[in-house]
Amino acid sequence: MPGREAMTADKVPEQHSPRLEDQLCFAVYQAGHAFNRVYRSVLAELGLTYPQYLAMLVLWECDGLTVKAMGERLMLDSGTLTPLLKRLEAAGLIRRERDREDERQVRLSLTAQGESLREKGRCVPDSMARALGGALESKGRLLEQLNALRDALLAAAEPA
Amino acid sequence: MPGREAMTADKVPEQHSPRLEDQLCFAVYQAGHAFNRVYRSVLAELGLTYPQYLAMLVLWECDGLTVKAMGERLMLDSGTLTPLLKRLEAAGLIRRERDREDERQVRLSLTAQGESLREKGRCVPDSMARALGGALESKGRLLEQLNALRDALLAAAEPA
DNA sequence: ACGATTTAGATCGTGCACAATTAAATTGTC
DNA sequence: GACAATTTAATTGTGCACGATCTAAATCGT
Repeated sequence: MPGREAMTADKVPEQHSPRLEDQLCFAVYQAGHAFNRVYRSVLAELGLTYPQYLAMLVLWECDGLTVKAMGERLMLDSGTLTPLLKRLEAAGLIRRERDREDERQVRLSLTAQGESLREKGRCVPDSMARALGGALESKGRLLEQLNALRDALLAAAEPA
Repeated sequence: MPGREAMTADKVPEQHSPRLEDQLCFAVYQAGHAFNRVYRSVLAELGLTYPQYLAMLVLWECDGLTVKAMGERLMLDSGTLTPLLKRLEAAGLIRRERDREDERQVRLSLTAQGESLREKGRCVPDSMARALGGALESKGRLLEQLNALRDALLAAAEPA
């Protein structure tokens, strides 16, 4: 903890820019990176990245949905999802096929391999819980606050 | 809110994969995206991205530091910082020069333009606070929890 | 029926994040 | 003083995120 104590008067703090440590955005940013780092090693065994894992979670939860539906669930657009889904397809985990009813949409479905990966994926939450250990006092409350934060930001972001 | 009520017995939930909404990682992930979105519009006026803004914050706080020092402050490696810093240099905001004492290091310093951007940047925290509105009950507590979360994850991540 | 609008995805360009590798300078040790 | 080990950045390659633009299909209005 460098330079925290003894705010002597020689360094006048009036003109200071906001300190990194005091900012929520930075805390969220770093927590996100930290999660990513842990997930990287946990998911390496499954051959997935974290966003790919999220996509598989959605698909395990609801097979046969469209790209748009997945995009809404994950709040990602087609510019992000299309290449990600192509990689999952190339890995043999999912199929992407145009809906015959409405050819605008692309339906996503699990292959047998994608199904079976689900079993291997079951231990992931346990691994993460173990990584977190007892560091969290109240996960539920933290979750609520983060979601409130997200909603407030999104509301401010799109005045459209 | 699709399919939340009436968990009837026909769909046995025993085999469910973890729900997205219940996961801390997802909440952090989405809050991060939301922050980014708001910052994008707030920072557009300064011509900065959020990570670039962070780098400028660090530099405003401590001019003349090395790439390594900034990397430690932001927890980013040179693979991320080098191109980012080159963009800031190309924008005329900073200088990157090898330390004459130790030619391995690159010292970062503000140009006059980078200094003056500081003034324009002062309103950024206000804009963000306005975007957040009163959505937050206790910022301090949330900050603590996020930092605890980060530290626990990092501790688990690098057993090295 | 048919032109205008809307919708779903794909594509392209920019920028961040990180692992792995490389190169150069410095330090420690003999 | 020579040389191995370490330190510091840069480079390369892969993948995510998103704005902007494009194409094709479906839908709407008259």
